[in-house]
Parts: sequence; C-alpha cells; structure tokens
Amino acid sequence: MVRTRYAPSPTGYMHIGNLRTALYEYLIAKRYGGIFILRIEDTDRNREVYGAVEKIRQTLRTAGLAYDEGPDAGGEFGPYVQSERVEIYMRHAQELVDKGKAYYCFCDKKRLESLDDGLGNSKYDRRCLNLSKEEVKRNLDDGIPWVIRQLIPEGDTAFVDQVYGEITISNSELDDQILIKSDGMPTYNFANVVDDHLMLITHVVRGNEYLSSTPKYNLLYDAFGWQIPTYIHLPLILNEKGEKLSKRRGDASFEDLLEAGFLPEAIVNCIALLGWSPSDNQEIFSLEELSRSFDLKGLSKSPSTFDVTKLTWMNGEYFRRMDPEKFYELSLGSLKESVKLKSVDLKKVAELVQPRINFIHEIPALVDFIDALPEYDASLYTHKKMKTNSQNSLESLKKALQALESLDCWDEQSLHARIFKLIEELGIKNGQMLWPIRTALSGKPSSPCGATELCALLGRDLSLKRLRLGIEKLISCSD
RNA sequence: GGCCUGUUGGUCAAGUGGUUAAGACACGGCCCUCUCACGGCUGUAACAGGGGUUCGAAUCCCCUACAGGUCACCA
Repeated sequence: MVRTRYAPSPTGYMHIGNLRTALYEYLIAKRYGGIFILRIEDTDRNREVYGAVEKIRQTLRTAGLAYDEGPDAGGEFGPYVQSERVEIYMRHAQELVDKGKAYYCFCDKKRLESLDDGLGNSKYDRRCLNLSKEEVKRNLDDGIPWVIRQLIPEGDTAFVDQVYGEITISNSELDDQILIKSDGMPTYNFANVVDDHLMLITHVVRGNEYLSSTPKYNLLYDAFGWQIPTYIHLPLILNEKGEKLSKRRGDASFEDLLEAGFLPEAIVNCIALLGWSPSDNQEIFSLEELSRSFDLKGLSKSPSTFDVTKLTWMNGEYFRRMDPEKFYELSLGSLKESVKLKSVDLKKVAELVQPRINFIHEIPALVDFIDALPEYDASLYTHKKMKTNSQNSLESLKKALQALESLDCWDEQSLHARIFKLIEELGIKNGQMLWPIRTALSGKPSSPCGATELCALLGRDLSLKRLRLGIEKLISCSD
C-alpha cells in the first residue's frame, strides 16, 4: 500500500512550489490506489503563524487534494500534529541514546558559535560524546540545558533517489545533528523520520533542497533498524528572477492566484506540468486524469520557472471548455454588475463572452457598451479592410434604418435575413453594411458579436435609436 | 569555501548513440470570419563552452563556466 504525506510547517501561506509538492504526493498516492496524508510539522514554536494551518487545509480543499488522514480527517496513525507527539520523539531519542547511537550534549550556544569557521561550517566537536553516565546524570539533575545529538558514524552514505538516481555523500560532511532541542521539541529532521516510519510512509516526496541532507535521514533509519522509504526529490520551481520560491519574498501564493482570477483547476493543471510531463503531449488535465496518468518517469531533474503567461492561457482554455451553464453561473455576478438593462438576455451575453476571456474580470470591458453607448469618434466608421468611410457608412445606416424600421420580427434570424437581403439589393460588400451597423450599435472598434447579433441582443428600440444616433453623428461630421 | 544537483528556443518541455532536434505558451504572418476572440495553417527561435570515447554524440566520460541547493537548538 502506497502512503504519501504532505508535511508542511504552519509558517504562512502556500506558494505554488508547496502546492506542487502536495499535488505530486497526492497524485502518487492516487495513482497506486494509496493513501495521502496531511501532517502538520509545528515543532518550531517561534515561527508558527496563527491561522496557517487553516490556510493550508483551505488550499488543499480548494485545489481538490483531499487527504485521507490528517488532523481533521482522522486516521489510525495520529495525532497528525507533531506538537502533540513530543513524548513519542523523546522516547525514540532515548532509545538511540540507550543504543549508543545518540548522546546528551550540554554545550551552550556560545561555545557552539566559537566552533563556526565563518564559511557556514560549524561542525560540532563531540565534546560531550564521552561524558560518563554519571556526569550526564549529574548535569541533568543540576538542570543544565541539554540536547540530544545523533552520533554520525564514519564512512559514506549512499541512497537511490527515484528522480536523481544514486547519490553518495561522505559522512564527514555531516554534523552530529540535534535530535531533541533544548525546549524538548524534536528537530524537523528527527520528527520527520520518526513520523514517516510510524505512519508507514512508503514514498517520501519533497523538494530537492533535501537532497544533500537525505543521508542524515538514512543514518537515522539505520540507527533504528528501520526500512528506508522510497525517495522522490522534486526539482525546484523558480520565480521570474530565477530564485527559489519563498514565502518571505512574497512569491505567488495559491490564494494570490485565485484572487487574481485564476481557476483552481487551471492552477493545479499548470503546476502539474512544472517538473513533470506526460508520455504523450496532453496539456489539459483534470485532477482525475492526472492521477491516472501520473508517472515517476515523467519527472524532471532541472528546475523550472513559473510563468504566469502560460497559466493565463490555460485559464482561458478552462473557460472555453467549461459547460456553458457553469460558465453562466460563474459570470453572472459580473454580468449583472455590468449590464443593468433588463431587456438584455444575460445568458446570451455569457455565451458571447465565454470564448473571449481569460478572466472573469475581463467581462465588464467587453460588454460595457450595452448599457451605455460610449463616446466614439466618427472616424471609427472608416475601416480600410471593410472598405468603409463616413460617406458610404452614412448611406448604409440610412438604408438599414429604413429596412429595419419596417421589420416585423426582431429575432436574429429575421434580422440576418433582412440585412443580407439589403446588402444584395444595394450590391455592396458585406462589410460596407455590417461594419457601420456594428459600429453604430457598439460605439467600439470591437465587440463580442457582429452586427446582426448586436441588433438582436440590444432589441428593437435601442438598436434603432443607436442607428439614428450614428446617422446624426455622420451627418454632423460631414458638415 | 566544502559537499550535492542542475544547464535543449524568451518560458514549459520531448528526447536516453544515427531525428530535417517534437509539442505547448508567447511573438510575427496567412486563412476563416458579420468587428474582436475562438479555430486552422505557417514563420522566427534551442542542445552553456572546451576536450575526449565512437564510423557517428543533445544523448557516454572528463574539465571549465554559470545557476540553484545545502552546510541551524528552521522546516
């Protein structure tokens, strides 16, 4: 049984890199009919941000990444919040101490700092390693602050990552890492290993910033005599500046993107393709399709840059493919806001607008002419490709007005028939009639539909009124 | 600085010794068209550099450069 976990620390919002990790963990679990778990890693009390856990849950929910086990989902391996598991870590640390694979350390911060070589290397010198049992007990009884450190053995540690292949690191690179901090809390490294084992995690999926510390984990698994999980390290996602995404730098969060008008499905789809590609060239994937197609072989090693342009295209693609009924519901708020005229069929407007937008917020600018004819210049009637100018436009509008005034049936079909008949009678180009009408009715260089559809949309009274206005405008400008 | 990893068009990204080096986004052109958009067709544009190995290298090896990661009582 495949079991994966998303194990965030509640230190803020989820940027898209975090989300992608969660997504892949979800997909790997689902792909193999496994279990996806949420575990909160809140062992650093100082960095905890109020409300962050709720934000994480909310994000996962909106993205559709339902977890099978977790703080609010239950499961038989709980609790799923690390701060509620401190005794477990302490017990396990003690076990290692008893086995001689870890030891108490009483060195204070000051001494540790003196070990720093200024280049980022501050390897612990194992001063406390050889403390006798009695000395340790005395220090403990005296209430001297302590930590528990792991004794890193000599040699090399090698492991196989599913993405990066075999990696070997010399243990001399590794510090005797702290397992239990002086506040009694476990370090991330320790809690992570203990929990992954206890929660029967089979596939550890995480960003490749953990690649070089993975040997530490393995040494811990070895010290306990536990089985090492399958490792899947993911290439990083970079921002436009080529830097690793970070919350501190304010890089795009899932919420920001939602706020900007992106659909959750589009976001998920888009980030799924950052660092992974399917065996065919499919680009649009539902979450369900992803969990069927996801394959470790498609994972990439090299970092990628998140590009909003592509997401924007994909967002439009999602709108275009959306069920018209659903699109109508989604756009209704915006439509009602921008079109107050009761005679206008909003469903029709939604239909017209659907293939033309990447964002809902683009709707108002597309339909603003419906309620109020914008101020426009008579030069709009002159269109080279349509072969129109103010003179022939004026003629066309006059004829059109005349023809339409006497039209009995004001529906798109009749309008279309009448106008095209008129064109034929006059022996002019389609554009020479249609462009002036479209212009007079919309007052804009472009509109979400053509002349005849505009007539139908606006209704008889409004259409005729705007045709007359157009005529007046052309007459006054030719004076 | 040590260690680890990476480097195919502007971006995403196929490719695993022999290809005219896919495809998508973006950009340009054309077509379709009742404007715009959609759609269709098409164009510009890439194997970081240098050495090897090989009949043959984007693919294998080495070196260099660049980028990122990591070296915490952060996760």
